[in-house]
Amino acid sequence: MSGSDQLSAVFSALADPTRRAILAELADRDATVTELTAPLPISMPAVSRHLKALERAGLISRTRSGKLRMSRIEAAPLREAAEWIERYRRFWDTSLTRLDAHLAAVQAAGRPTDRTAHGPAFPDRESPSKAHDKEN
Amino acid sequence: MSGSDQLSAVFSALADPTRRAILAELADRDATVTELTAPLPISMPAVSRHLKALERAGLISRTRSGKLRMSRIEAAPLREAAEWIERYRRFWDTSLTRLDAHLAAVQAAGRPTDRTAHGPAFPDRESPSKAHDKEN
DNA sequence: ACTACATTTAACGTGTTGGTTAAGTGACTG
DNA sequence: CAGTCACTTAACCAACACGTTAAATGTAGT
Repeated sequence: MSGSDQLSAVFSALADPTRRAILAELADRDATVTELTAPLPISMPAVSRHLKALERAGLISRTRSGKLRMSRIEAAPLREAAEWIERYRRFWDTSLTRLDAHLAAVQAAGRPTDRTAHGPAFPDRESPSKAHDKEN
Repeated sequence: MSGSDQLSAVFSALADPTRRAILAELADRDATVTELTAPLPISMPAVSRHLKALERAGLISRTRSGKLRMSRIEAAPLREAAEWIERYRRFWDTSLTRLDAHLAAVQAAGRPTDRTAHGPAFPDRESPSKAHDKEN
């Protein structure tokens, strides 16, 4: 998992189909480890560790109720993830075609990259450790 | 990477900050491997393999122009990812509070899970290999 | 206290990831 | 055709992910 930041932990958690299935289950209702394990093709310890990963990513919280341990979805971190991806919407959203065309023209003046469409509002520069000092 | 499906590949690709930085760079402009490597604290082979991962996830495409190899963002798969996450919006979007409250009441009738809010439209059951046959 | 149940932790095997350096490949350039 | 530039591939390593089974922990009931 290279990056240990929040966003990396979230995307990393979502990268596993079992964990996505667990989240889907928890979106429906809070559940115990046993309940979550039942429909899955893996052992309970395995599920337990998936839950730990989800918890580490902040995607679930857990409370002890007697000898049961309930998991509850905490989707706040998904907001960050959604916002990150949202910055790239212009690359797939056709409703932005008109805008794209205009901005492509603007950008084309600067360089001959040309793809008939391409926005200008570039996403955040998220430098991984070393600074992004392009344009040098 | 446990899951080898499209969504898993995409989330897995996004889980690495270096790859997110590369995508941010490519959102701005198409670039060669050398250009992408410049601002990063890692070797060119390492970048080359990050690009391979991004390509495998369908997030970039590459074309050879003479001895240069241009990478271009192909954000279509991000749409899927965004849509997947979008299904959980009700868990963080406060503008859905009113709706949540109502639906929580509806749901509360069925079970005593109760969290003052919780939607009913549960996300897709994405069964990881074994079927999700809850309610048994 | 003894037992049962729910869950976690430990120990282990195995595959993958992400980085490195060194060697290969393909396309242009003198 | 030799050299150089722009990469990619190979070989290697350390760390981690994900699964297993077996043992430990914590809570409840008898």
